Amino acid sequence: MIYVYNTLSLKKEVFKPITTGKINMYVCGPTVYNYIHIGNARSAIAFDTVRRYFEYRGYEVNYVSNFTDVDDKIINRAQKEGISELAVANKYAEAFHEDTLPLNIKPATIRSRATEVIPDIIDFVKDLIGKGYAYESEGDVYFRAKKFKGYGILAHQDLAEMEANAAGRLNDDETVRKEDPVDFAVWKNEPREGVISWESPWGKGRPGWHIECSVMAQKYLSNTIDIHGGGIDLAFPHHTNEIAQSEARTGQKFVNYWMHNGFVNVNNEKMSKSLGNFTTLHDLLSTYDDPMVIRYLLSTTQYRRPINYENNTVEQARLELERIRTAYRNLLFRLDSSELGSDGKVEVIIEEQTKAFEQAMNDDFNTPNALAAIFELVSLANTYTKSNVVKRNSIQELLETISKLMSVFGIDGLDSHADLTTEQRELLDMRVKARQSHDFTKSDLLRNRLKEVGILVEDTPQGQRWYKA
RNA sequence: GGUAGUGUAGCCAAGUGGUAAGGCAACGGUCUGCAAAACCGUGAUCGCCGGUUCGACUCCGGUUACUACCUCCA
Repeated sequence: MIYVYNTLSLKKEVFKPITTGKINMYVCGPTVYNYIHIGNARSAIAFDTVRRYFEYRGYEVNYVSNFTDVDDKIINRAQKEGISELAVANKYAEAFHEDTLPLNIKPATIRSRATEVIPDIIDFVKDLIGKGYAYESEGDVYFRAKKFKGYGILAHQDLAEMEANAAGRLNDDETVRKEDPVDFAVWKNEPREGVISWESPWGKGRPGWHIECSVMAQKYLSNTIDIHGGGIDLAFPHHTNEIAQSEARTGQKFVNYWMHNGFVNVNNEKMSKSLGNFTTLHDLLSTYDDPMVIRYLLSTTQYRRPINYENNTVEQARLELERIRTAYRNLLFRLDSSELGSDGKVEVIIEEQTKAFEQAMNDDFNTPNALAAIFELVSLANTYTKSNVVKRNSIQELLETISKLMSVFGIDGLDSHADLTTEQRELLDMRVKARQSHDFTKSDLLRNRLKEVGILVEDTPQGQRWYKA
């Protein structure tokens, strides 16, 4: 049984999909007006891991996500740079793919852009108006928040409290067009020339921020979906408004399980684009050549808890991941010197730890605990590879298990072996010969030389072991 | 002010009503021609106070610190 923490109930609940064996999940994607930062990456990685674990457990996952490619920030950026909104969106949508690819984040089953579903959005808004949940006002269309029973329950906010709290801030020009300050825009009037807009029954305009997700979830998944994910800051107002719109339109429950990931903090303060204290994934990847380390780092904390990001956190993660990689590499090396057959005891521990891994993941995707199970296998691997006699099947099963479990975290490429150049190959051969004739001076020189060409060698009872630096 | 959450060894991070997983770093040792890798060993009484209990870090009350949300934000 898999337990999922539901923001709606603030509890871990037994996960039951609507359709046996299938999962429909929707995860909010980025607004493509800039490179994504580590916080955005965390969200993408967290839900990719959720997806991968479901798939590991045999579920078929339908993963839908969006790019918000039309909104104020994009329009501002486009105007500032003197290019079209589309050009801005294209640039950063492409960057998103480029940056997330090395992190081994699986592409969404469907990734749609807001601008691709404009007709659906217009239909949706028309419906809301037809049902009395929305009204037109000077070209804008607003949702009557108070008409929707239970508005705000996801954020556990009392509507009256919210109104009181927000009173001092609600003096923007939108407010005058609203029947009630708590109403939110589902369609925005756009009178300006040269700014992206679409014809609609309410004149030229563009979608409100929240509407695209409601539309896509319904269009590409169904009226009721299993899981909806995003950063915790989206619980209000974004997801709150999605619930209101979607349920107002369909009369059905929108989402069974609301999952929200915690933030990445910098010096214990939220990393955000508006605070300017962010590190973009783009920069991080270009200064740090090992994307799997980033992925690892973001797996060391349970997804709902905050992660504090500092300079040395990446380095520490690198060292930790290195332990797993080394064990994997050393297992591979022992394959050649292994005997046929199985050890028996090794298999027992593998089974135990696989179970421990699954138990941890079943518990609301407790990746730190799952990782602990992997480290138990690493310890096993390290002690086992020290044995004089090792069995081939056991080594192989260790390799397969570690690899399989790590890939739930999206961490592949544990084996840094790769093709050698002729020079590297020759140097390695020469060193083997030097050692055979006990010419340690020469062998040490060759070891240094190899290091210079990117190959690290180690000597073991089974001979010379090497790997790429 | 309201809401949600967090405070566990130098660092990261789990966990449970019965005397604290795992990892990194550090130190000592083993192995090694040297090295590397690995292995073995060494560390915390769980923000603070009080209560419940045979017993709490784990439950309850209070307190304090930090963070986030309360209509830009993953």
